[in-house]
Amino acid sequence: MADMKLPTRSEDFSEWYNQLVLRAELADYAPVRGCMIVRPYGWALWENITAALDRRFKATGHVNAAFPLLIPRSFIEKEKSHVAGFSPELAVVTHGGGEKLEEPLVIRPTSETIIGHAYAKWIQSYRDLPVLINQWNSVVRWELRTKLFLRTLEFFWQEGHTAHATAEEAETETRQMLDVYTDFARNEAAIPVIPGRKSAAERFAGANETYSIEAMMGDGKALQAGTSHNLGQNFAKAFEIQYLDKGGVLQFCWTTSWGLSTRFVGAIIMVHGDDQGLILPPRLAPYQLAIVPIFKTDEEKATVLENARRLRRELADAGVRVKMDEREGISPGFKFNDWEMRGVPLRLELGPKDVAKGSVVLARRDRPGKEGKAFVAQQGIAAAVTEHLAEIQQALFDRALEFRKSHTADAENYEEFKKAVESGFAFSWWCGSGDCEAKIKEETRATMRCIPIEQPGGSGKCVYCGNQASEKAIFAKAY
RNA sequence: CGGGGCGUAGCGCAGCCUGGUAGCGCGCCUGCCUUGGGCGCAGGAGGUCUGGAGUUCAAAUCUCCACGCCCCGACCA
Repeated sequence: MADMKLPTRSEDFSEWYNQLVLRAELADYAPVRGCMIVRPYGWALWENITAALDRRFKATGHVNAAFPLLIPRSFIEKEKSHVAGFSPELAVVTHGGGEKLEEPLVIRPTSETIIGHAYAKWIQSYRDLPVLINQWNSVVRWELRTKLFLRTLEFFWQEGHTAHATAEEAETETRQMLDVYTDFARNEAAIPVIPGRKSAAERFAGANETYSIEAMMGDGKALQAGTSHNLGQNFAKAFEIQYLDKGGVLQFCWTTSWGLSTRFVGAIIMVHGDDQGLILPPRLAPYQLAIVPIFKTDEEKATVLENARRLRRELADAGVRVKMDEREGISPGFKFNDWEMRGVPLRLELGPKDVAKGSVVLARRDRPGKEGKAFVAQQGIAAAVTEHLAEIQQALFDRALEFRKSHTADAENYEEFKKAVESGFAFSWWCGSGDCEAKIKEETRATMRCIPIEQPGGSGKCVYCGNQASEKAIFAKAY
């Protein structure tokens, strides 16, 4: 750690991100290019994400299972747009047990095919439907350009795969999971995402319709933070997932898939972080509060630590995730900076003066310096902390929403549009033509992020071609 | 895959141009001292200079060939 300070976000956002991930000990580079070691602090954050999502999946009737890592290559080839989309980024196993394999095996880039194969065996009757399965796993996609959490060769995620009797049911499921992701992002991660529909060009390989939640990062760029696909009958037909309906007629199922990955950790970093480091939303933070004891003499140490431990227990009993920093030989000032860099939402400082007064200092991570510090009585500390955490959670959301709003322009013409996508989102009328979309991308490097579910109504002129348009879309440079 | 940058101690770098067998800061270890915003002092450990081949009496340094990583583009959760 030659340099104690991070690069600032304004001077080099990318470098700020890279260094922060390493310094906060979220992740490290692996020996293989593009692969990532998720360190305990990063994994703890991911575990809180998975717990919050898994709760929601179970609450909407889904169950977990585990499908294999290796897939026969022929499976990938069964759905033609799927193979076209994924072929360039497949890792293929050609040898096993020292022998060349008869048929190469693909390391799953996603599991629609192998799950489709299983569903074809399991589903016979309308009575077997719907099938609502999720799995937590990792997948491999041979990406050309990688970045910790945002795009790694192997990434961790969940992939939900469901099969339904009707098109309507599948669409309802697809939209329900989009809502689940939206709710999770907003209420757990304090990220004001925009749920919407993807254009044909941005659609998942093999989907009829792709929905996503889009978030704005601290540099104004967009990040797709979760996706939900309506696969229609494409995979059902490729894998012969069929059932007999009530009338005894053989029908193809309607399937969906939806996923959210460790990329979301990157979103949390880039949405909330500041020049001091991470700011983690309290509901997901591995540690919600760090206690820094302060003392000089041995007597002070004894009383302060005794008091600090009592507070820790009280807070832990109230359900607060507490980290007690008892590291020796490190100054309090160092610890303050350290926990700020690591994004702990609340810090509790406790010195001899506080012990004498029966109070503590609470410092809010989202308000740097003295402004964020307050003396709080030890009496009723748990309630005070819980309240502070809730306030911080809300403040982070409000701030992110304000940032997004102030970096989003309702661009009416192409000049405004070009200016808007330099620093944020353009929300503009779009005729829906792939040509306009492609030309915009070519000329501005901004892509169609989504057509938000929430529309102003009415109609306007396409920001590129000027033709009549009935929907407005978000365009932005994206990760 | 195109363009750029870089591989020297755990991390960040200097040394290379002009060959002479390796240094600085941080971190780490020990001791003392300190602790309310990134303490200080003293002592110490730690390096096949990415790999290979070549030139030379002599290569971190010059030449060639590999490999790896990072950044910027095209592709993507």
